[in-house]
Amino acid sequence: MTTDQAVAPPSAGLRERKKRRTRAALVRSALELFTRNGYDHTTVDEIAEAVDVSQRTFFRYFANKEEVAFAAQEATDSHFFAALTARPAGEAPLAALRGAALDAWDTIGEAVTELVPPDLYMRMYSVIESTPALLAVHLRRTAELEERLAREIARREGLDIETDPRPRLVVAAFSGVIRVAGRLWSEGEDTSMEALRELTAFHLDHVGAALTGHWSERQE
Amino acid sequence: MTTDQAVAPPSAGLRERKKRRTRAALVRSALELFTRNGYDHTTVDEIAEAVDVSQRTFFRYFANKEEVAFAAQEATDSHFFAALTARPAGEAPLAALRGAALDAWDTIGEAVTELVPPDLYMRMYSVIESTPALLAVHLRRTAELEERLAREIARREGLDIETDPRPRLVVAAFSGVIRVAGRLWSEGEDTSMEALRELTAFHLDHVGAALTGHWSERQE
DNA sequence: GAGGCTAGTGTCAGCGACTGACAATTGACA
DNA sequence: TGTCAATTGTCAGTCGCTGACACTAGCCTC
Repeated sequence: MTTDQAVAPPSAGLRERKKRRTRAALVRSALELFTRNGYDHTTVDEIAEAVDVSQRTFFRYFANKEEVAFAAQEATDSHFFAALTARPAGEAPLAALRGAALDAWDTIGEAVTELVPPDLYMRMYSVIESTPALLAVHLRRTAELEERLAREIARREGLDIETDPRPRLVVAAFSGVIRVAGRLWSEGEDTSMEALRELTAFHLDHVGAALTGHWSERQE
Repeated sequence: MTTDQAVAPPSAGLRERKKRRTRAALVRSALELFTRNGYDHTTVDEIAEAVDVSQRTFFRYFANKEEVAFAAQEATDSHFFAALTARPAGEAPLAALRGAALDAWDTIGEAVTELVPPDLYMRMYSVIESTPALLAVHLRRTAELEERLAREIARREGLDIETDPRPRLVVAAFSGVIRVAGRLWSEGEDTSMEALRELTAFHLDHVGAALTGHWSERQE
């Protein structure tokens, strides 16, 4: 088994299909157990047993227990990145990021559904935010995505990311905002996709103002 | 043993002093081993043995292996937070954060030295940034600090953090910038405190411009 | 300053995440 | 059909971490 968790070429050999099925089954069982019993109270043995493979096989598909928890996020991350590369070249950096985020929310459902039911994805998001070990990994993964985004922004603007700090700066500010929105969403009542989309748009529209000057009565 | 890792009341009983010495010795030995051999290649047994206590005792001082790695950061974090609360009330949010960051760099040396030699602190920072498991925890800790900062900003401005997103927004953008600066520093040649201070100031002065409009020749 | 109290430590047993090694199975392909 | 290589299971072992229990050593009282 190599690094072939990418999209599925229609069918390929029996071996390939079997591997994909096993992997998908592991992801689904894992997320179900995580959301039902909690991440910490789920052992790798349980996950493996639910799919009827050995623990050793589990670790041949996933480097560690955390990795299976992020299998679905992985899909949406690359979805968002792709949305950015698809934005018109003329757009300003922050506008492009904003556009990509909103585009992504519109089409993310399909991208996820192939792997797990959407509601499972949603519930898993809450588990991640409320499990310290997973939250930590989530933040690291986000940082890695940010790096890719910054490089893409630099490319769009024809800048050298090693010498010009601005690409990383916008991305850092941008995703700080995204995180705030995501957190409010996962803590709030309305856990629908639409709610998340709206929260994101709303907060992005207020960064500029929030960064300058005083807030009390006067300015802004 | 309770939660008494705070500052040292001059001497207290023998018991107290002994505990503090053990704790400090564990931190120092741990950081030395981490920076010399790497975090992953250092076992808790080795750390405990270096201080001549049992592994079980190590885990009575630190909840886990990660915690000892962040003992020094803990000191600087609260140092920075204190610097923020000391800023004049009239200052605008971003200005106060900027001021606190620069104030903190000026006096952070002393705060750290009591625990470990400064160069060990510096080298440990690099280890954290380059060790995935530690980087993840670092980011989570940072997120927690951000939450405290946001609450303090809200307090200064007399806002309700539950309903007004702006405190979290500035802090998110602000610390995104800090992180970019910190990373460039830990990757760069000049690993001095001054270099970090300068990088921080420089980047903070450029967020505003970076967030608005296009960058190429034209505007800005 | 002897004796009791209790905080702090060591030892031991055990769980769960993870890994290397090796043998058994099973697609793939000539 | 037989060979080759990819997948998998089994086993043994390391490391992080925890509960239980016994022991030691400061501390405090009489």
